[in-house]
This record gives sequence, structure tokens and C-alpha cells, in this order.
Amino acid sequence: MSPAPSPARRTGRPRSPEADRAILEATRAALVELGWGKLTMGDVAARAGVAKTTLYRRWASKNELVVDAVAALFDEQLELPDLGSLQADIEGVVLRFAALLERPETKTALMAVVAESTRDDALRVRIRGAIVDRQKRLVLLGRERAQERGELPYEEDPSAAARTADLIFDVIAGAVVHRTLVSAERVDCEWARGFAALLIGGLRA
Amino acid sequence: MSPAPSPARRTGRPRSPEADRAILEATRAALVELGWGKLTMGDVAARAGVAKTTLYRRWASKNELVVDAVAALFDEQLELPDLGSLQADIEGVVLRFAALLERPETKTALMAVVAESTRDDALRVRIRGAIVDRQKRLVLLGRERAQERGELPYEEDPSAAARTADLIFDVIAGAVVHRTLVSAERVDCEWARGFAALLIGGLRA
Amino acid sequence: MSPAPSPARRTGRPRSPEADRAILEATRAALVELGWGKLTMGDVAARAGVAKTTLYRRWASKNELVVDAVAALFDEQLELPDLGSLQADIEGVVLRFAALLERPETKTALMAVVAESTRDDALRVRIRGAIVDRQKRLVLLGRERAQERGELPYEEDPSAAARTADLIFDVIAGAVVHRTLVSAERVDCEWARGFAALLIGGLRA
Amino acid sequence: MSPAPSPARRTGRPRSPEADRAILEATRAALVELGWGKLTMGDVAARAGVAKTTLYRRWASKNELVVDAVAALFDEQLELPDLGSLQADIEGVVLRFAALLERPETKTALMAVVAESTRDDALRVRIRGAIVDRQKRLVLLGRERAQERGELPYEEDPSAAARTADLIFDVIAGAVVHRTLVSAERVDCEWARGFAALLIGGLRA
DNA sequence: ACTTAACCGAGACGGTACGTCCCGTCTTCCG
DNA sequence: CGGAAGACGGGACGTACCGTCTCGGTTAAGT
Repeated sequence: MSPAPSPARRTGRPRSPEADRAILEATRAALVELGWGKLTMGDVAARAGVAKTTLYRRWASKNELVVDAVAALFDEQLELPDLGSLQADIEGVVLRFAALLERPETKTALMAVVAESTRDDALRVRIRGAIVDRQKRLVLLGRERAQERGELPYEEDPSAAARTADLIFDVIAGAVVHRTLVSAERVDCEWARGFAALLIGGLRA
Repeated sequence: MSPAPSPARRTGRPRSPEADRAILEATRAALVELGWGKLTMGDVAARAGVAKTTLYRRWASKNELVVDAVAALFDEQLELPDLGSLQADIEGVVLRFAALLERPETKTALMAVVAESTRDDALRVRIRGAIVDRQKRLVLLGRERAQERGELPYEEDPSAAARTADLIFDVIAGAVVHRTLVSAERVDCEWARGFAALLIGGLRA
Repeated sequence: MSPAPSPARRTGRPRSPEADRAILEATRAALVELGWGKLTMGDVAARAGVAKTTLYRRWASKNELVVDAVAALFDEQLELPDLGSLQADIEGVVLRFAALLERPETKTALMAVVAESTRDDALRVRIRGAIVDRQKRLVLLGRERAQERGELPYEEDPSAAARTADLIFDVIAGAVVHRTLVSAERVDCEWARGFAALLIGGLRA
Repeated sequence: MSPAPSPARRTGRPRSPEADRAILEATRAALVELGWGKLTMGDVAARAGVAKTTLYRRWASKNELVVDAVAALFDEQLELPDLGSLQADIEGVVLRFAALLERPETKTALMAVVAESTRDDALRVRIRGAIVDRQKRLVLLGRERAQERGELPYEEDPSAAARTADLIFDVIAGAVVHRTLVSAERVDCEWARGFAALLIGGLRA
């Protein structure tokens, strides 16, 4: 999170923390407006009212800057209010996730960092920690509730349970992302209902 | 399929199909060697033994060229041999798709163009036409076979059938992509078996 | 003048003389509008309603085409009406020449071919024959009239007479061209009067 | 004199005067070696050991660069040493100017930019500023000397004096240029003597 | 209050790739 | 076979950013 890898200093003028803030904000704005590919360091500097040199003193490359700027967007976690049934819970999380993905800044930012992570292992690890794993608990929570309601059986083998949770997570997140960004069609209530029905059918079998 | 967006022409020297072929091949080679970021139009032209102008006559941008170049890989790889049962067919296509996504050039190129398409509608349309819609036929084919085998019931309402096919497609493709690129874990036989079982369970319900 | 250096032909479709005319006219129009530097073969072809191939069948290069196109402009000769005195005759020819140089097509064309002739000896010879030498007779005619009027003495030595005529020609033409194109100021009656006075003073001395 | 049309600046890294020098020198060298037509900005930049962008920061086009590069030659070559008499001074400057025009790079470059300037006012202004007006001082200097020697009378009216100086300048420069480039004959001592005699005769009258 | 060292803005620098324009040549089809 | 159309290989163009490097000027900590 801290942008500056600079060594311990004692004397001289300290770096302006105002600049850090302005730069990250400008980066997010530029990302939404221009996309990853058209985003330029010079443009970010100009938006932030800062010299290009100041950017390069703090971040070594465009990638590092953008990842830092984007990380904050995913700090808010998805909630999972208890809607009374497994079907309703799944529909709810699907619709919430889809709403998040339809906001241009999250959509662009997510795809940008995922795309970049195919070439950058450190980035992939960072994404897993910051984004993916944090949402996986929703699956665990939803299963627990369904089991308490008697909608799903308890799984004895803990490793099998973990494997199933991973599978469900990939299926839910993957289907929503794919429909939204690749098929480029809206995730509406009807689609959510059909998807939830399919998934619950599979889980019961 | 045809790379050129040029309108129907009748007069003048026709475009060399040899050049088309050489360019797409060169693009794939460059993609593997250099990766998305270092790939340049000039380099592709040189590898193809073709002038840069010839390239720009056919593709308006690097993105569109790469989409077409990668699309061919999907066509080659994603066949659906009849493996005797719905379970086996699903496992097969999942494993083939995952193998494709684990090749660096496909993975990188696909995610890069998808990321770019979040900001470029023309590119999104091209991706749908060149890649997505073409693979949807596998879903239709698989369902048909399963119905002939008696593994799945026939759906009377054609629009409901189409909606279901779209859903299945997003679920399959999304889950594989998400596990591979976001969760960053391997799609092995075991995962494929679990996923296929889940899906078939849902379909039967 | 004949554009085509093609060998004797007997068979096949004869070349369209209409095309020759249209091409030369289009070349002149393009020269005025665009200047030598911006004139392109493709543009000339398009203006003439002709294929680029047709141009190249008749002229080997841009230079040859433009020189042929321009030559016609200088076919009209300057006249030298007898205005009653040497002073008036000189003023008259200066003003007529200046008027010719202020027309954009002649100005551009003349400078273009002169500039090109600094690199092309054949072109220089052609310009001398077609343009320069033809105007030199005006100097001879003016001197003759002045001698008959008694304004200038007769020169006995014919070679000295020729040398003087050449000198006068370079001085008159050079001064007008330089003022018009290099100093870029107008040749008006006042300038012509001053110039004629200077020249006559020199001739009498 | 200064190549850069950039406005007065105070901040930022100043432009390297070394680069200016190297570029102009490289331009002259390329002009001699390759001629006007084959001279390319990229080649000049490479010779000067400079990036192409550095070149474009200072000169907007090939024409303007060449004007400035050639202008320096005029400054070097066109001195006016006091040769003791008006006749000798005129002969001297005529012969020096002619020698300059017989060097291929000067001849070609000068005519090319003048030809181009018939269609480009900005270029014409630059030529006047960089070349023409700077040489006009020779006329003023020569007249002053002749007046001090008592060879020419003093002119009271300053505007008439300026008009005369302009006239003399056009006559001298025009005659030499015309004889050299249009008539395409050598300016030798004999011609210079005849021309100087003619001019002095006119001035005294 | 005075150094002094690191900061800051501005912008020039050497580079790389871009996408465009035009060249002069070459197919192809039509009349 | 001439001609219109237009694709071809090639070369230069002028632009946009990159990441680095001076500049002159500012600002705070340590004396």
C-alpha cells in the first residue's frame, strides 16, 4: 500500500503526502476515462497537478501505480444478508456482484489487473489475497446457512468440503463475470433465478 | 472469419489470401515469443514478409489483429468428440478449454483483448463474433447428443432452450476461466469431474 | 512535347489522346493548388479521371510530367509595344513581366522548374530553349528601337553587343524575379520607374 | 538566428545549444551528400547524434531547417572587405555571391526553399529573416563607404535612401541569381566588371 | 537565523512504435 | 491490348509516450 520504497531519511524536505493522494485519485479517474491501454503517466501527472518526476520517484512503473490505485476499490466487501432461503441468497449475491461489475471503474479496473496478472505472478498473488480470497467466505457463509435451514446436507470430509466451496465460488463468480464482460449481456433477476436454480439442483444431486 | 472489414469489391487486384495467412501466423508466433506488450505491428509485418501497410489494410488495430489471430486457435482446439456420455463430453470440453487457457499466448491475448473490450464496443462485438459465438455451438451440439442418448429431456419452447444454452455456456466458460485466471489453480481431471457432476445435476433438476 | 516515348505499335487499342489532355490539365491545376512538393501522382490521376498506371505509361516520373504540363504556360510570349521612349519601353516590359509572375500558376511553375533544373541538366537546357532565349529577343528589339531614336549609341563590335544584351537581360529579369519572389514585394509603377532610370543611366555611361 | 520559435521560457531544462549546432552541421553535410530530395529528417537526426524529436522541437519542417542551415553559409561567405573603390567592392561581392551559388548544396537548397515559399507564407517570412534581410546590410555598408570616399552623393531623404537600397539589392542579387541559375552561365571577372560598371553608371546618373 | 539536503515544477533529452501517406510496381477484370 | 481499380513492398513522415536527465526554486529538519 505504501507507495514509496525509499530508504530511511532524516534530513531534507519530506515527500508531500498530498501528492500521493492526488496521484492515486488521478490514476483512478484516468483509468475509467481512458482504460488501461490509453492511460499515460504524463496524463496522470497532469491531472494530479504534479510533475512526471514525482510519479517516478514513488512508483517504478505504470503497473505498480495502477495496481495500488485500484486496490482500494475492492476494499468494500460484498455483504450477504440472510434472505431466508438458499435460492434467495444466491440470487442476492449474484445480483450484487453483477451490480458491482457494471460500474465502469470496477469493471475496467478488475479486467485490467486480471489481464496484467497473466504476465505478472506477483500481481496474481496480490489479487488473490486482496480480492478473491476475501469473497470466498461468502460461499462458506451461504452454505452454512443452508445447512442450518436443512436445504443442504452436512459434508463430513473437511477437504472435500473445501474443494466444493472452491468449485462453487468459481462457478458463481465465473458465470457472472463471463456473462457480464464476455457475453456482454445484463445479469437481471430472471437470469439470476435460472442460475440459482441450476446451481441448487446440482448441489442437491 | 474474413479479417478484412472492407466492403464487397469487384474490381482491382484482390487481396492476397497468402498474406492473410502469413500475418496471422506471424502474429501468433510473435505473441508467444514477445508477449502482448512487446508485440509490434512492424515486427509482425517483418515476420510475415509483408509491408506494414498490408497489415493496416486488413486490421485497424493491434487488438483486432490479435483477436483474429487467437480466434483461429480456439477453432482448432475446441472440438467436441463424442465420448459416449454427457458427463464425459463435459469433462472433455472443460479439459480442452483449460489446456488452451494454460498456453501463455492464448491466456495473455484473450485476457488483454477482453480487458480492452470493456472500453471498446467495436472490439467487444468482434470478440463475440470471432470467439464467443463460435464456441456456443459446442453447447448446442452437446445438448443434442445428450438428448439423443436420453440423458436430457427435449425442451419444447425454443426461446427457453436458447436461454438455457446461453446460461450453460456462461457457466462452463466462466467457471473454467475463473479457476484458471483468477483463482489461478489448475483445472485437472478431478476438478472437471466435480464440475461436470454439478452441472449435470443442475440440468436434470 | 509528345509525352509518349513508346515505340511504334500497330495492334491493340490505341492510347486515348483525351487522357493526355486531361492529365496535363489536371497537373497544372494540382500544381497551382498544392505546389510542387505536395503534388502527387495519385492525386493527378484522380483529378484526370484516370488510373495511376496510365500516367506511368506516358511519363516516367513526376518531373517529366510537370515540366511538360508547365511548358505550355510560357508559350505566350511577352510583347513589346513601342511606347515612344526607352524609359517607357523598359517600364512597360518590367510591369508586364511582373504581372505574369504574380499569377499563382506561373509563379509556382516557374520557380518549381527552375529549382528542379538545379539538379537536372536536361531540364535546364529545355528551360533555356523554351523560356529564356525566347524572351531575350525583347532586349534586342528594345535596344534597336532606342538606337533608332538616338537614345543609345550603336555598338560596333558584335560580340560586345551580344554580351551587353545578355547582361541587360539578366539584370532586368533577375531584378523583377528577385523583387517579386524573394523580397516578396510588389513591382509597381514607381519601382519600375526607378529601375528603368537606373538602367538607362548605366547604359548611357 | 535562433532556430527555435519557442516563446520565452524560464523553467524546465534548457535546450542544448550543442544540439542546435550539431543538427545544422549535419543538415549541411547531408545536403551535400544526398541532395535536397534524398535528405530525410531521420538521417539528419542520426548524423547529429540526436533524437528525431529533438529536431522537431526546433524546426517544424524540412524546409525551415534547411533555410536555417543554409543561412549560416551566407553569413560566413558574404563578407564585404574594403577593396578601395566602389567598383572593386561591387565586383567582390558579386563574385563571392556567385561562388556561393555555384556550390551544389547552396544552389539546390536555396532554389528549393524559394520555390516552396511561393506557396508558404511562413516559409517566405523565414527566408526573408534568415537570409535576405541579413544580406541587405552589405548594400548599406557598401554605399556608406562609397559616400565616405566621395564616389556617391549623400541622400538626404531617408525613405528615398531606403528605397534605393532595396532596389540596388534586388538588382545585384537578382542579376547574379538569374545569370547563374536561369541563364546558366558563369559569373566570371569580366561579367562582374561589366555589371559593376553598369550599376555605378546608373547610380551616378 | 542559517545551512543543507531532498523535494518540487517544468520541460528537454534519446528512444521506440505508431499509423499515415505516397511511391512506383503488380495483378485482376472489363471492354 | 488499353485502361480502371486497387493491392503490393517499401520508405519517410510527424506524433505520442516512454523513462531519464537537467534546471531553478522551495521547504523543512538540524544546527
